[in-house]
Amino acid sequence: MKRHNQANEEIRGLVDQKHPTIQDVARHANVSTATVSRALSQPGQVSKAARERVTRAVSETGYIVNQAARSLRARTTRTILVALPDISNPFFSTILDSIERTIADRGYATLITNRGRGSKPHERLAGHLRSNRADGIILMDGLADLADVLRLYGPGDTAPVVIACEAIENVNLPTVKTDNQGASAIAVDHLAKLGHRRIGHVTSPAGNVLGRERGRGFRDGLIAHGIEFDPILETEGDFKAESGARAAQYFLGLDHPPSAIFCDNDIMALGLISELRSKGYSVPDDFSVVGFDDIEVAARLSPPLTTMRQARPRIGFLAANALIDIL
Amino acid sequence: MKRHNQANEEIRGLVDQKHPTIQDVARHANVSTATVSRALSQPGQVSKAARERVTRAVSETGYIVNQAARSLRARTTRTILVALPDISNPFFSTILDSIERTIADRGYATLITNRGRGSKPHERLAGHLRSNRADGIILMDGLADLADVLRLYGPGDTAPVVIACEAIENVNLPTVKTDNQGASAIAVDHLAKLGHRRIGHVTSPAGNVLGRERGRGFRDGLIAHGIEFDPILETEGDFKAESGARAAQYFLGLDHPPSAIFCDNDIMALGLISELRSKGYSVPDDFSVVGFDDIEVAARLSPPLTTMRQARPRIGFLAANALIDIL
DNA sequence: CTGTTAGCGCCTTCAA
DNA sequence: TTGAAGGCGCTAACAG
Repeated sequence: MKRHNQANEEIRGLVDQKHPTIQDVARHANVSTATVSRALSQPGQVSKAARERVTRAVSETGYIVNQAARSLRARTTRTILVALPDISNPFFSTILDSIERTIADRGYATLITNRGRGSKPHERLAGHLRSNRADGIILMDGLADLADVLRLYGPGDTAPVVIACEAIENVNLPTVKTDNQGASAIAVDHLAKLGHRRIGHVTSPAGNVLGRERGRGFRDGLIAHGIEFDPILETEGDFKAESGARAAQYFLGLDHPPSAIFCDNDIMALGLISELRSKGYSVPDDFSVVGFDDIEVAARLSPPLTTMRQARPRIGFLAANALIDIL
Repeated sequence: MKRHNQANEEIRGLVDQKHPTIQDVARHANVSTATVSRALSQPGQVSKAARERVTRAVSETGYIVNQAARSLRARTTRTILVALPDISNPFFSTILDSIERTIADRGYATLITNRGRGSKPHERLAGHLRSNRADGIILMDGLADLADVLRLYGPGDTAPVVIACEAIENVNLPTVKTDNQGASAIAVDHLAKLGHRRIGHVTSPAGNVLGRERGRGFRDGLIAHGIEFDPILETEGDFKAESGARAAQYFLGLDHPPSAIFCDNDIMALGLISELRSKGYSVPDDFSVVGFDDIEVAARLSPPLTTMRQARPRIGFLAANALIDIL
C-alpha cells in the first residue's frame, strides 16, 4: 500500500505538476534546506560531500527552483525588461535579438513591452520594476515624460535603466548609441561629393531626439560643403515606409526637386525609392538616396541601398551587459 | 521626533523604493489586508464603502502589487513565454508584435526566448514553466525533441502550449498557422499559368515540418499542370538571404536552368533575386520569382515581389488569445 | 561548514 | 461582509 501510494505520487509528480520543492531535495540529500539553497547558489560555501549529495538529489527529484519564491525572498527577479517602440521594425528586432542573447547568456530572462498607444507608458514601465517583475530596463523608446519617473525612481539618475539607440533629454543615464550627428554629416558629405547641391531630407518624427541629432548632422554636412540649408527640402517622416512614399510625392511636387535625398532610416528610403520608381524615375540615375541603419535587406536590394550602418549587434550586447553590470 | 521620522520615511518611500505593501494600504484604509486583497481582485465581495476607502488608500500610498508574492501564493504568473527561432527575422518579429499586443491587452506580460545554439532548448522552455516564471508558451519554433517534454508535461497533450506558424509531429496541441500546402500549390499554379514549365524550388531546411508541407504543395501545383517533378530543380535553403543567393548560383550552373523559382520564404527570394541581378539577369524578365510570407519590404521592392501572404497579425492574435483562454 | 529560524507579500480558508 | 491566521518556497541571519 505504501509502495502503491509512493508510485502514484511519482506519477503525479510528473503529470500533475506537483513540483518538488527545496524541502524534497533536502530530504533526499539528508541535509537542511539551507544547505540545499547554498549548494545551488554559493557552492563554494558547502562541503564537497554535501554538494554532491545535493546535486544527486536535485537530479533524482527533478527539482527546479521556484522563481516566484526566490524573487519574493531575494527581492530580485533575474529578469530584464526591454521597452521597444516597435518590435516589428527590423532595426529594433535585430537589436533585440542580440540583447536577448546577451541577457540569456548571463542567466537572466527577457521581458518585452511594445509602446502602447494607450495611457502612460512610463507608468507601465515603472510598474514592472516596482511590482517586482523586472530588475532593470533597457529602454529603446524615448518617451519624454519618462524622465520624471526615472528621476523619481532614484536620486541622481540612479535607476537601473540603460538607454539604447535613443536619448532622453535631461536624464543622465548610461546610453549606448550611434553617433547620429556625425553619421548624418557623413551621409551628406557622400552625396555632396557625388556633385549634388540640392539635397532633400526625410526626417524623423518631430520631437524625436535622435531625429534632432540627425538633423544637426544633416546641416553640418551641408555647411561643410558650403550649401545653404533650405527648409523646403526637408519633410517629416515617421520611420515607416508609407511616409517615405509620401515624401517622394512631396519632392516630386516641388518646383525645384532635390537630386539627392537623405532618409533618416532605411525603411523610409525603401518607400521613397519604390514610389520614385513607380513614377518612372530611376534610382540612382535620377536621384541618389542614402538611408540610415543598414537593415539586412538594404544590401539585398538591386542595386544595394547606400546607408549608414548602425552596429546593432554590438549596441545590444553593450547595453545588456552595461545593465547587468549595474544590477 | 515622531513627525520627523515619519517624514523621513515618506522620503525614503520615494527614493529608496521602500515599496508600500498591502499592509500599508490596509492601515491607511482602516481595514484588514484580506479586505484590501479582495477589494482589488474581487470587488464584488466587498462593501462599497470599504472598496472606496481601499481605492483611495491605494492611490495615497502608490501601492502596486508585488508580483513575486502573488505568483508564489497563487501559483500563477500572468506571464507568457514566446519561443522564437530567430527574433531578427522580420517574419517572426511581426508576429511577435501582434502577440505582445494581445498579451498586454489581456493583462499578461511577455517573456521571450530565442532559440539557443546551446543545449536542450526544450528543457529551457519546460524550465520556464516549471520554475513558475511563465504560465504558458507560444511556440514558434518546431523542435522535434520538444514533443516528449510536452507530452510529459500533461497527459493527453494538455500542456499550456499553443503552436504558431509551426507544426510538431506527433503532438496534438492547438495550432495556428497558414495552409502551407495549399498556398504553395497556388504559387506554383501562378507560375505555371505564366507559361513556365521548369520551375525551381528553394526549400526550407531539411526536417522543417512547414517545409515538408510547402514541398507537398509545390508538387501538388506541378501535378495540377501535368509537370513532372524534377529533383534537380530543388535546392535546400535555410530561410536566410545568403542561402537564396547560393540557390541562384546553383540554378545558373545547371544545364537547363528553371525559368521560374518558388522560394519558401521572402528573405531567400530577396537573396536569390539580388544574386541573379548581379549576374546580369532580369527579374521578372529572365526569371519569375515567387516568395512566401509577404514581409513588409516585399511590397516596397521595384518591382514588388510576388509572394504568398501569411496573415501574421491575425496569427499572433489568434495564438495569444487561444493560449490565454486555455489558462 | 551546517542547521534553525524567521520572515518576504500575498491570498484564502475559516470563523465570526 | 469582514478579520485572523497560516503558509506558498525560498534565502539570510544567527548560532553552533
